Amino acid sequence: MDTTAETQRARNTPATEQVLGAALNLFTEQGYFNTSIPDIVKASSVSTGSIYHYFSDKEGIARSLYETLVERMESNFSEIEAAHATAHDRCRAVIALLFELTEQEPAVMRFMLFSRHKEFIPDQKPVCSSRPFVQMREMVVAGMQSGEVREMTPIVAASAVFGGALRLIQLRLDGILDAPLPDYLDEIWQCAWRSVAV
Amino acid sequence: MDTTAETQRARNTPATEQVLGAALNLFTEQGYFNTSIPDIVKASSVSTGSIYHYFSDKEGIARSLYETLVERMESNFSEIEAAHATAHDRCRAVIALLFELTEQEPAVMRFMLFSRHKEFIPDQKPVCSSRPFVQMREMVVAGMQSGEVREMTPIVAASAVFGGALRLIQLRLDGILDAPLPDYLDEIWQCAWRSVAV
DNA sequence: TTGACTAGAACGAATGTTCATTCTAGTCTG
DNA sequence: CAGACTAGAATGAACATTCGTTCTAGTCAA
Repeated sequence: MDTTAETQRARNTPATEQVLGAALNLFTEQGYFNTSIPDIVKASSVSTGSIYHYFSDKEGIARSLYETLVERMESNFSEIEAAHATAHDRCRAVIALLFELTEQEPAVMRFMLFSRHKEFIPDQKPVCSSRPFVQMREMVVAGMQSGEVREMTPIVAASAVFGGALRLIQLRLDGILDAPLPDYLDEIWQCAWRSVAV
Repeated sequence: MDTTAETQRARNTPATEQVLGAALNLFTEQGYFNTSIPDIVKASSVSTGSIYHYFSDKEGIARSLYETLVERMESNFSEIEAAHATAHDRCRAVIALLFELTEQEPAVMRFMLFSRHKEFIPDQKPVCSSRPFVQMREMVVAGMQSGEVREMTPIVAASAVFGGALRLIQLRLDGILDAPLPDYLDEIWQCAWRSVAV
C-alpha cells in the first residue's frame, strides 16, 4: 500500500518507449552504472527534462524496464501452458522460446537473466524467484505429479531440466557459441529430458 | 609488454590481504559500483593512502581479486584431474567441490560466477572462457573420446553436465534453496550424468 | 651504543570531476 | 489560456584519486 510501486508513471508515449529502448541497450552493453543520464539523453533523443517528467529517477527507468519484461515473459509462458498439455511439451516449448528470444532480442535476455538487479533496484527479489521462473518450476512439478517426471526434489528436477539450456544461453550471449541457439535445441532438449524422465 | 598487467603490485602483505578480503565482501554484498573506497577503508582498516600504495586504482583491487581466485580454482581443478581418471569421476568431483566452496565461501563463488566482470574490469574476457571453465569442458570432451560420454556437440554436453549444478549454486546463493548444496549432490549428479552417459 | 640518514609504508585532508537531479523558461495543443 | 510536455543550463553531493606529510625500521659511521 505504501510501497514505491505506486510512484510508477511511464505511460506508453513514444518518448518513454525511446527512453526504455535506449536504456535497455545501454544497460546491457555497458552496465547500469556505466550508463549516465546524459548517455540516455543522447541515445534516446529525449531531453533530461522529459526523462524526469516520465520517470521518477534513473532507478525508475530500470524498474519500469524490468517489470515490463517480466510481465511479457510471464504471459509468454502462460500461453505455452495453455497451448501444451504435457510437462514434456511445455518445458521444451519454454526452452525453444528462450532460445529464439535470445537470438531475436539478446539485450532483453541479457537484462532479464544476467543482470544483477539487486545492485541497482534495491528492493527487487532475485530473478530466480520472479513469476516466470516459478512457472518453469511448476511445469516440472506438474510433470512429476502426472508421472512423466521421476520423483525427486522439485527444484533439483527443474534445475536439471532448464540448467543446460540456460547455460547455453549465457554462453551464446557471451559470444562463446557461434551458431544460433535453435541449432542446439534438439540436442540439449534430449539431454534435459533424459535427465529427469521416468 | 606495454599491457597494464605489469603494473600489478599487491604482494601478500597483511594490508593487501585485509583490503582484498574487505573488497570481496563488499563487492559481493553491495556490488562493485555501490562500494566506495571509503567503504573499503572502513571495512579493511587500511587507509586510503595505503590502498593506493598497493593497488593502482579501484579497478586494480577487483582485478587482483579476480586473478587470485581464478588461479585458485584452476589449481583446484588440476588437482581433481590428477586425482581422478574418468570423466565421470572428474566431473562429479568438480561439482562436489563447487558445492562445498559455495557453502564455505559464498562470497568467493558469488564473485567468480555471478558478477558482471566486464562492467568493472573492462578488458576482461567473460568467466565462461576463463581457464577453469575450459578445464571443465575438456573433462567432458575427454570422456567423449574415451567412450564414457555419448557423441555430441562438446559444448552442449558440457552444458548438460554442469548446467544443473551451476543453476543450483545460483539458487542457493540467491537464498532460494534452504538446505546446503551437498545435500543435493547425489540427486543432481545422477541427472547430470544420465543426460550424457552413453 | 648512539645518532644521522634513508626508503618504504601509512595517513587522511584537499582536489577536481562526474553525474543524478532540479529549476526556470519556453513551446505546443486542446 | 491552461496544462502537459520539452529543453538544457545550473546545482550540489559523492566519489576516485593525488599529494604533502608523518611514521617505522633498517643501515651504517664513528
